[in-house]
Amino acid sequence: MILDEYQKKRNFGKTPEPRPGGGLPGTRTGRQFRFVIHKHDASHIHYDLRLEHGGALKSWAMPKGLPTPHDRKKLAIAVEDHPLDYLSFAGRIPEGQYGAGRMEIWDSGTYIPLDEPETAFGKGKLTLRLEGGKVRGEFTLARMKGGEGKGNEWLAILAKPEELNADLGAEGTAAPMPRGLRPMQAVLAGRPFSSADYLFEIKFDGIRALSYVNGGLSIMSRNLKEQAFRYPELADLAGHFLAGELIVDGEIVALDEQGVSHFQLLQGRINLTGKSEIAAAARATPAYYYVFDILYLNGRDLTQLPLSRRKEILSRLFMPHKHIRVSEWVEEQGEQIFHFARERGLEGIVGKRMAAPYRQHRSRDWLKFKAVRQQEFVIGGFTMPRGSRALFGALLLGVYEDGDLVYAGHVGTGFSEDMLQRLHAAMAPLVQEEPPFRVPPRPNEPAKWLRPELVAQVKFAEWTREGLLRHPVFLGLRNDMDPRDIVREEKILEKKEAAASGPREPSGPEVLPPFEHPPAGDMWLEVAGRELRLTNLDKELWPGDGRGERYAKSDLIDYYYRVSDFIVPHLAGRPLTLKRYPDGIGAGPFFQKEAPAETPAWLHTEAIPSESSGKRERIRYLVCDETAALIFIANLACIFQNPWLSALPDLARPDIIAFDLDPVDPDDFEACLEVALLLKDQLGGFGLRGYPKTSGATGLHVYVPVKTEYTFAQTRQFAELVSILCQHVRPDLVTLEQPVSRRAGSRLYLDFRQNVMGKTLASVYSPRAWPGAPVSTPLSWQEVQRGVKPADFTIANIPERLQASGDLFAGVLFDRQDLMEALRLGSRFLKTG
DNA sequence: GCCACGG
DNA sequence: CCGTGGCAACGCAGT
DNA sequence: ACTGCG
Repeated sequence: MILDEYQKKRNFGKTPEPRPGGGLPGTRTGRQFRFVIHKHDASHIHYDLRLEHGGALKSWAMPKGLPTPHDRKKLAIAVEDHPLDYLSFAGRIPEGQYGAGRMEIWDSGTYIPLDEPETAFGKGKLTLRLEGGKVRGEFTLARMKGGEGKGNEWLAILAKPEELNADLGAEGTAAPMPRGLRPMQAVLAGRPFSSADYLFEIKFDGIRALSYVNGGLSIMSRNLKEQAFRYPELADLAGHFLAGELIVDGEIVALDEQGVSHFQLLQGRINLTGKSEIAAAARATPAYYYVFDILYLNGRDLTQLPLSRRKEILSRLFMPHKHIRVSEWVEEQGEQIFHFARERGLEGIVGKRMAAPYRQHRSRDWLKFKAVRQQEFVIGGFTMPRGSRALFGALLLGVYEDGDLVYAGHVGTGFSEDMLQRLHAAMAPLVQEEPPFRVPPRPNEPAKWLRPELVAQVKFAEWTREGLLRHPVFLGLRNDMDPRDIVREEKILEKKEAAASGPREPSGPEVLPPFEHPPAGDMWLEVAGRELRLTNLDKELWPGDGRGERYAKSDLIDYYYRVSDFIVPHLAGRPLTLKRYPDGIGAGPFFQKEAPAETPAWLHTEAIPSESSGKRERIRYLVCDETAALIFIANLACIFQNPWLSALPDLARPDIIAFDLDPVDPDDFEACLEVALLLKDQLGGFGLRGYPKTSGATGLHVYVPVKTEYTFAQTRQFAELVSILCQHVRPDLVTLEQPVSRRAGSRLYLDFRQNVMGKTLASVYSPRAWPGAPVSTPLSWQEVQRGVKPADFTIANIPERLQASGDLFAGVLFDRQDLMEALRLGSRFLKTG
C-alpha cells in the first residue's frame, strides 16, 4: 500500500493527523485535481506542497517556499505520500512525534496537469497550473538527477512568472515604481477602543523600513538609508513574494527570549558597516522583518486602495518565513489586543482604519496606543550570569520609600553587549557586603549587593499587586539624577483609569499632524465643520535673530492645531482675556476682552457683568471650547491664551489655586526650581498635590486644582498662607513684596495675589512672546528636581513631547482637592510645627 | 488684526 | 484714498 | 485719593 510509509512514521494515538484510508475520494471534474500547501512550522519553517494523485497526496517539502519571480527555482524534497484527508488537516503535531510543530493550511484549491499525469509523476517531470485561493500560476516539478540517494530531490520551477497571479494585475493605478517613499506614521492616541472600522496590530519596537523588490532588493529606513546590506538574514525577502515587483512596508526587529521586540537589542547592529562584523552580529542578534503593508505591485500603485484590500493582496503574495514574517492583525477588538500587549510586555498596539489609503506622513488613520511605562530606578545589586550571558544576569532595582530603598524587581533584558560591559565596570567598585534594600530580595541566582549610587532608566508594562515590575526592560544608565530622589512615580493616570472604568471615553487626546497651508497669504480652513478664514499666514510673529528661531503666524496656528486636543480641555469654559501681537513680539501688543466684531456666531461667548467703576455693562468674553475656536483666536495673533482661574457655570468659585514664581533675576530659573520644591513640601503638609509648569517666560507656575466650592477670598487667603510658610522657611530666597523696589536681596517673588476673579495666567501649552517661542510646559516633579531650561520647550518640540509623554497637566483637570480637609490636616501640622 | 473715524 | 486710534481693568498695598 | 504692580 502506498501509504505504508506514512503510517509507519506516525503514532495515531498521539498525532492528530488523519489515519490513512478513512477519507472520501472526493469529487473531481475533468482534468482538475485538488492540492494543498501547508505551512509547516517544524524544526525549520517550510512549506509542503501536496498534489492529489492516484488516491493519495504526492507531497514535497519546500524549505524556502514556492518558487517566485525573484527565485524561479526552489528545492522541493519529495516525501512520503499523505492520505487525501490531509487536504483539510491543520493542527499541532505534538512534541516527539514525526513532524512535530504547527501545520497550517497556507493555500488550497485545484490544479490542472498540463501534461499526462499518469506518466509524469513516474518520469519525474510534471507541469501544472495551480488555482488556489492565493496562488494562481504555472509551475514545473522536475526530479534532479544527482548521485545515489538523491532521488527525492526535485526542483519546483515557476514556469511563467509574468502570469503569476495575473488576476491582481488591475489593482490600483498604473505607475512607474517609485523610490524614496516615506512610511505612513501613526498618531499617539490615548485610550484604546474597539471599532469595526479598525484593525489592530502589535506595535513593534525596531526600525521601520520599506522594502523595494525589483530584480534586486532594497530596504530603506525612514531617513532613506539603505539597510539591506546590514541584515543579510533578510536577503531572501524578495524570494518570499509571489510577485516580481513590489514595495512592502514593515519593521526590522530583534527579539528577546519571549519573542518581544526591543530596539535596544538592535542597537548594536544599526551602525555596522563591515561585512564580517555584520555577519557576526547577525549570528549573535538575528533580525526579523515583520511585513504589514503593500504599496506597489507589478507596475501598479496600490496606495490609494483601502487598507483592507492591501492586506488581502499582501496575504496572497507573501510566504512568511523564519526571518520574514507577517504582522498579525485583528479586526475591531482593540481593547482585547491592548490587554494582550500589556500582559506580554509589548510596546503597545496600532489601530489602523481599514478604509484608509496609505499616506506618506503621520495620519490619524493610524493610531498608536502605548502600553509601556518608564521611570528611573536605583540599582541595588545584580545577580550572577546564567547560560551564555557574561558578567551579570539581572539588575536588582529599588525605589526610595520613607528614606529606605525598597526592592522593585529585577531587569534582565535590554542590554547591548557594550552596555553589559559598561554596567559591569560601573558596578564593580560599588560592591558591598550589606544589601542596600530594606527587605533584601532573594533572587534565584546568587546576588552581589551594591552601594546604591547608579540610576537605571527602565520601561515596564505595569506594577504587579506586590509592587514589582512586570516586563521590565533596561533602557540606559542615567548620570544626571541623585539616587535619593528616586521614588515610585505614582501613576495618577491609573487612578483616573480606575475611576473611569465605567462608561468608556472614545479615546484620549492626540497630537494632530500639521495642516497643509499655503506658505503665504490667506486660506480657508475647515475644522470640525467650522469654516475659518486664516489671514496673513506669513506674518512674522517671532523674528529670526540670534536669540531664537523665526516663526510666522502660520507656525503659531499650526502649533495650536496640532496640540489642540491637549490644550482645549484646559481652556474650556474659561473666559479669556486676549493679548494680541498683530506685529509680532517686538511690537506693541494690546489687550482685548470684548469679543472682536469678526467673531463667528458659533464661537462660544459669555457676557459677564463688568465690575468696573459704576458702569453696569457686560463684556462678551470669548470662551474656547473647541479646536476651531482656538484656531480663530490664534489667527487674531493671540500668541498665548489667558484663561480665568474659574470656569463656567460658577465663575465666582475658582477650581485652581495658582502660585506664580517669578525670579527677581530673569536668568535665575534655579530659584524657581528650588522654591517649587519648597512649595511642594509645604503643600504636602496640607496633603495637597501641586502641578508645576514653566510659565514660558522666566518663571514657573504651580497649580493646585481644588473643588469648585470655595470663594476667591478663600483660595487667595490659602495661597497667601502657604506663601508665608514658604517665605518663613527660606527668607533668604523668597519675597512676598509686591513693589519691585522692595524685592532686592531676594531671589524670587512668590506671587499669590493672582487668585482673584477675572485675573489670568498664561495657560498651559501656550507659546509666549519671547524669542524662540517658548511654551508654558508642565513638568514632572522629577524634572523640577533634576532641573530643566524653560527655553528648551518651544512650539517646535512640544508636539513631540506631548506625543511621547501625554498631558502631564491632566491632573489639573480632574484631581480636584478638598481645601477644608487640607486645612484640617495642615492645622494639625501647624500646631506641632 | 481690523474696524471706525477723520482728513 | 490713507493714516491713526482703539482695542482691559482688579484689588491690594503703600503713600 | 492716587499710584505701582502683575
